[in-house]
Amino acid sequence: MGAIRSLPASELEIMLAVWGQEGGVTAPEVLQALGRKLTPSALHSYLKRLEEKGFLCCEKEGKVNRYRALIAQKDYQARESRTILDQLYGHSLKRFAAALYDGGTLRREEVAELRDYLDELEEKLGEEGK
Amino acid sequence: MGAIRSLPASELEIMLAVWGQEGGVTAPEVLQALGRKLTPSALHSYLKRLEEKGFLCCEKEGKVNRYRALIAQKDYQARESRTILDQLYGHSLKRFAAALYDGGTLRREEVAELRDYLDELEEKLGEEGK
DNA sequence: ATAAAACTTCTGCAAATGTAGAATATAGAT
DNA sequence: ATCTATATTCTACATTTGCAGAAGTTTTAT
Repeated sequence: MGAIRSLPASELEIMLAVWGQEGGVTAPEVLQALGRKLTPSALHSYLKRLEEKGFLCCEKEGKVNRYRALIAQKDYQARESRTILDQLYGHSLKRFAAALYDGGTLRREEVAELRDYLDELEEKLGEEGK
Repeated sequence: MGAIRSLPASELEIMLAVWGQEGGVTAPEVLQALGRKLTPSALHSYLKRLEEKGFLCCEKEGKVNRYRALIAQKDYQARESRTILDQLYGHSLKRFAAALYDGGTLRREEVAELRDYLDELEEKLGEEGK
């Protein structure tokens, strides 16, 4: 299977709406979940393209189509995060955090939260040894 | 001034080459810095578009054009990072790190490096009081 | 002065992205 | 059965992105 493609903003928006719902969604539901205006036909173009790209599958459920994610949000995120880190930050997570901090939008709780997480992580990585 | 736009991959590549060099660059230098093939004319299209978008300015220096960044790498990164975090990770830096870890590409040194940085940061944030 | 090389500009084009209109199908109400 | 509301499909189009050919300019070497 081909690698996971990077999605343009609009298509990602759609995927987030799909991921947000367990068990697949119908087009109207996506429209609902989306914060913005979009004609039903425009939405269908997106859904169709996402199918072509292997992100969704669609099956008729009586009258309506139900769309399901074929690529897990986690998998997409993991790949996307790594790409960004490599491209923009020379593979350094630290620089990513630093960029946020310099941007002035990093809040204290975020920092604390992340640090706790890293503590856990280091333990885990430690156990795996060498 | 308009907000900083998000650049497509190819244009970002060019900007990274420009940012990588102090004092501006010439087209041939960018070509050099780029790891891949690109005809000079294709490169010029990118440079032109980046000018239109307000990322670069160009001034004739004798025979050649010298391009300079108008938007600092830091500013671009800060904005881009925040956008990604907000869109994909519900504003949580921790989730970003977790996605990387789950993706299996997070190395131990990266974790350690980041943790040291956060320690510093917490001190700083602490001093600011309240 | 002239030819070769390097650089720039202009033009053009295919693919991808973002979106809508009109036509069609289907379900539910009367 | 018929109308109406809703969902779907088809087609179409403007804009953006990614790229290159050809033509013009300037520089440099001869």
